[in-house]
Amino acid sequence: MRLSELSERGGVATATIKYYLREGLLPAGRRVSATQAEYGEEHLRRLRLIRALTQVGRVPVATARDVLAAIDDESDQFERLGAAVYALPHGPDPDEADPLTERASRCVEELVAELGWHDECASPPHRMLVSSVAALMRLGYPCGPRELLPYGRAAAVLAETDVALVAESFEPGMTRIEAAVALTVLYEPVLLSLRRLAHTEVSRRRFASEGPPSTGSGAVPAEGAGRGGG
Amino acid sequence: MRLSELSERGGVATATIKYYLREGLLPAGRRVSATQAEYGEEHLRRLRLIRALTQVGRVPVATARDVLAAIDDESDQFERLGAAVYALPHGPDPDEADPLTERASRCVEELVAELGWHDECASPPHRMLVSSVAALMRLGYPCGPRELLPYGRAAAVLAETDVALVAESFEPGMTRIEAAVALTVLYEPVLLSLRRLAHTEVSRRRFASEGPPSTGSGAVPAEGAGRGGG
DNA sequence: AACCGTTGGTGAGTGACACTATCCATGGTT
DNA sequence: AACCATGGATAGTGTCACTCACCAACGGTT
Repeated sequence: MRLSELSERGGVATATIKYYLREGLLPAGRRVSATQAEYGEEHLRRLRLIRALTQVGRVPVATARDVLAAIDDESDQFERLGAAVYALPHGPDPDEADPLTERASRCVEELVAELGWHDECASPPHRMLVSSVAALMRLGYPCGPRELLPYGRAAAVLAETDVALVAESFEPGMTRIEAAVALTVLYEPVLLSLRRLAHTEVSRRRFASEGPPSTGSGAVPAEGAGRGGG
Repeated sequence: MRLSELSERGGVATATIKYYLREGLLPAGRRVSATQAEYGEEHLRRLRLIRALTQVGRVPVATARDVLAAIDDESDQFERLGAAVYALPHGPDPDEADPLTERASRCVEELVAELGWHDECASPPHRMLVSSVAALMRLGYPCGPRELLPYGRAAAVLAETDVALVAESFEPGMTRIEAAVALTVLYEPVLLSLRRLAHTEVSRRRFASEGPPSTGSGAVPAEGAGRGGG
């Protein structure tokens, strides 16, 4: 197919596709003449992956390029998956000068030990965790191993199902790496939105029985909470 | 304290604080003269919350203003919490024209029913969930109720601990709303990083036993995966 | 072979965002 | 009165993710 068809089928403006081509997110089409190129189904698939990563996964374009480059890499499967996931955005690095970072770091180590994990404390996810915990500590919110443990256990359960899903649904090779990265990134908003939904559900249940607010108009007060938001 | 001290204690440039004041994220200090203002501990606390929301929670400044405005609102507790959480970023709205959105929507409804939740399908988290599921479907990745259910259950467990934590640690009132919002936002990167850490851990365990990669240099291949990333 | 609408590639421009640098009029201090 | 830091307002900066304008070449038609 030609660029315009790729644009139409992918739902992305041709100018944007050209931009992705230039930035190296999308491999060039097969040049059929000096001014025309032929794109295949794999280009469409890649284009959709780019859109999913950037629009839904909120991955910056430059980062997406690095992630996709890691997927396409020639090296070992584990290397590629690690490189791709490590290239994902992970927020600001912890501030080494801050004593809270030290406290957060010890807290995270304790948690990881309790979960029986063996992680590299220089890994991006580890540093992301440390800076998040440090931020919570700075605000005085509870975030010791006691509070973190349910999160760690939930993460372990989900990772188990994720890995099983990838292992049973995809052959080892490029599609498996791609699937692992896509599922890592695209299930993140799923998890976050489900947690927010569950917050509403749980607080509705809990506070409806504890006593409705002073408005007293309805028996299920939290259900309508924030209707005006959006 | 004066602006310069607020800047130093909060670790934020004075120019940035002035920007937050202008944008209405931070309430003005008590004017002590035409060219001087006095800031209190509550300003420092608010400043730290702003930084946590924007730096760690990746909340845009304009959105943070809306969230903080909802926290400060005079209305009912449930209204405020709902409004604040609903003001949080939640990605692009689902594309109504896309037939996949319809499929995703039904899938989400099925999941929600199975979990026994009563949610409003126009809520931002619900729409965020639908568009994420639609993106997964578009790429052909499995995301039916079967795959989503473990995520929903994990979310329910976490929401339960979150709400219990907020309810037992904070008095009803402004600090409780603030805590609920802060914990909603700031535990998100915690959860995401733990999941990524768990992915590494689980795949290390699983693939180490299934057979190490061709490099054959170590017994624990995945641990070093992507060391070069970052 | 001339015509002309379409295509692919390039470079510059746009708007949003989150600051940041500059300017200026105080105002307390000396 | 001289001085310099402070607070406030305005305009500028760098980044990001596109988006526009343009141009030469292609290729089907006449």
